[in-house]
Amino acid sequence: MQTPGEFVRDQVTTVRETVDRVAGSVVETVHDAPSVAAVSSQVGDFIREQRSAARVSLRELARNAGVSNPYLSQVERGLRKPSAEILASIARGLKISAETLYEQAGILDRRSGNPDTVAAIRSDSALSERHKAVLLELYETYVREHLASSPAATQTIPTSSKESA
Amino acid sequence: MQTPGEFVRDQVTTVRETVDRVAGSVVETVHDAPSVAAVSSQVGDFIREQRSAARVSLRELARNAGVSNPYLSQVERGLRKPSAEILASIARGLKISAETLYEQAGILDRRSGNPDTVAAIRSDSALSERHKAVLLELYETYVREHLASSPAATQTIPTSSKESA
DNA sequence: CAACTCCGCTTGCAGTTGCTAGCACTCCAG
DNA sequence: CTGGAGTGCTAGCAACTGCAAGCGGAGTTG
Repeated sequence: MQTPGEFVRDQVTTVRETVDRVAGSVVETVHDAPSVAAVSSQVGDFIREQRSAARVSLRELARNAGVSNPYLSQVERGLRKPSAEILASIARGLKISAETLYEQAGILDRRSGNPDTVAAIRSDSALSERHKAVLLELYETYVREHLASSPAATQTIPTSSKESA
Repeated sequence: MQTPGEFVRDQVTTVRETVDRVAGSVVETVHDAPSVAAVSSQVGDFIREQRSAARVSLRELARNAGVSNPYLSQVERGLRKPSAEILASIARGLKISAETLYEQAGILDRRSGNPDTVAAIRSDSALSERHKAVLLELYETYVREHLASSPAATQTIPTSSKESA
C-alpha cells in the first residue's frame, strides 16, 4: 500500500521517463532529417570554395554582397539557412549567377546540359554566326585560363576537347 | 578587309567592353527591381489566379501543397512573403513548375535563349563559376540583340525549336 | 611596447515566417 | 429549426533570419 507521497513520486518518475522517451524520438527524428542540414552545409561549403578561389576575405565578400559578415560566416559553416534574396546577394558579391547558389541550396533543380558546350553554342539558332564565333572564342579563352589555373583538371578537359573536334 | 582572326580579336575586345557594361547594368537592374511588397502581391495574385483557374479552394490547395491554409491566404493577399521552399510546395500543389513561382516572386530571372545552351554552359566543368556567369550574361545580350535585329527571326526560332524536339 | 587594422567568430535582439486555435459566414440535410 | 461541412480569415506564438555590437587573435607600424 503506497502513501500519497510515494504515489506522487512514482507518477513524477513515470512522467520523466515518458518525457525522456519522447525527447529521444525527437532526437531520432532530427537525425532522420540531415538532408536539410546537409543542404545548408553544401551551399555554405560551396560559397566558401568560391570565396577562397577568388582570394577574398569573408569580410570583403560580405561587404561586396551587402550582408553582415557574421551572418555570412554562419551561412558558410551551415549554421543558418539563407533566403533566396541573401543567396542572390552573395552570388552578386562572388560575381557568379544566383542560379548556381540556388542549385547548391537545393531550391532549384539542376538542368543537365549538353556535355559539349561548343556544340550547343554552334547549334543554337538564337544566335547569329558572328556572335557564335565570339562566344566560342571567349569560351576557349576561359577554358585555357581554367587549365592554367588548375593543372589537376588537365586530364579530363583535353579529352573532352578532342571528342568535340 | 579584316581576316577572320582579326575580326574575332576585335570582337573579343568588344566582348570585354560589353561584359564590363553588362556588369554595370546588372547593378542598375537591381535598383530597378520592383519593390518587395509589390512582388509579394504579384506572386500572391498569380497563385490566386492559378488556384482559381484550377477551381480549387484555398484549403484544398493548402492541403495539397502541405502548407497551412491561413498562411496560404496571407500569401495570396500579399501579407506574407513566402520562402522558396514554401513557393516550391505551393507550385507542387498547383501542379506547375517552381521556377514559375520563383519568377513571379522575383527571385529568379527569366532566361532568354535556348535552355539547352544555358544548361550546357552551367554544367561545363571546364569553366569557373565566374566565367560561366560572364558567358551567360553575354549569351543573353546576344540573344536579345538577335531578336531585336531580325524580328522576322522571332517567328522562325520557335518553329526551329519544335523541329528539334 | 602600444595602437591600429584586419581577420573570423559569438551573442543578443528585432523583425519575419509559418503554424495552430479559433472565428464568422454560407450552404445543405434531417 | 439545428447540426455539420465547407469557406476564407484573424490573432497569438514559437522558431527562424539577418543584423549590430563586440570578442580574441594575427600582423603591421612607430
